[in-house]
Amino acid sequence: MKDDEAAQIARALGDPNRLAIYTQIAQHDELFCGEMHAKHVISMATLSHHLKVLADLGLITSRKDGLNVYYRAVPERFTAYLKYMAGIAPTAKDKG
Amino acid sequence: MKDDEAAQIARALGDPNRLAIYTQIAQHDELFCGEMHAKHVISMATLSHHLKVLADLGLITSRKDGLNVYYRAVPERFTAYLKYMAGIAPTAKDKG
DNA sequence: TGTATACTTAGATGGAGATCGAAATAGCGG
DNA sequence: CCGCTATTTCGATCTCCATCTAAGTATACA
Repeated sequence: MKDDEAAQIARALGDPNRLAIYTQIAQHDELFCGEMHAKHVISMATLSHHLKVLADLGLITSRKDGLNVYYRAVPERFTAYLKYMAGIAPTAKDKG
Repeated sequence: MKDDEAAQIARALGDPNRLAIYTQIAQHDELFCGEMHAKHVISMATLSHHLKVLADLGLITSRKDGLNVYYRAVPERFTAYLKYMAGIAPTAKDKG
């Protein structure tokens, strides 16, 4: 992973709503917008916007089934970010 | 670590310059502003601003010695962030 | 074909923050 | 005390983005 990719992911997860949304997706197998919307005090438009940001960064994927769009986390992408971050601070790894 | 703390740290590291600055500090034992400034194409004022953001979040500490202010990473804080992040996505941990 | 539902896109707005130059502060050497 | 250097703070600007409402798109169902 490149520096700017990591920064982009960090920035994406730096929005409290977006972090909450990603967390919610990561902790479930699959969720559709309606389910997520019920848990957050933002409009569907804003939710959709956040989902697009996460999807563009490869942190989640979507699948349309009928009227619903189901979202799923991409853990490999997330761990790649964590590994990059762990790698930039050698001492942090040592002192773990 | 709380949700909003993690989000704040993520946001802080989401700025490319700030991530670069933190990386630089983390990979050295100690650095003073002048050394850092030489490596980044931003003004001292902006550098100082970023350092303050990182310090306010506990990611770095500073120590004044004569004219110079030396900065040092706080790896415990950084790893706490990484652990929080690893914890929000159970599947990510499983699939490593 | 028409209507309801689920989500996305468009357009606008308000606020946050990244940035700079310049002024202020702090410590050193004379 | 005075000038020099290192860093921070101030004040301003300007871009980015989180958010909304409203309109658009797609799918289901009658």
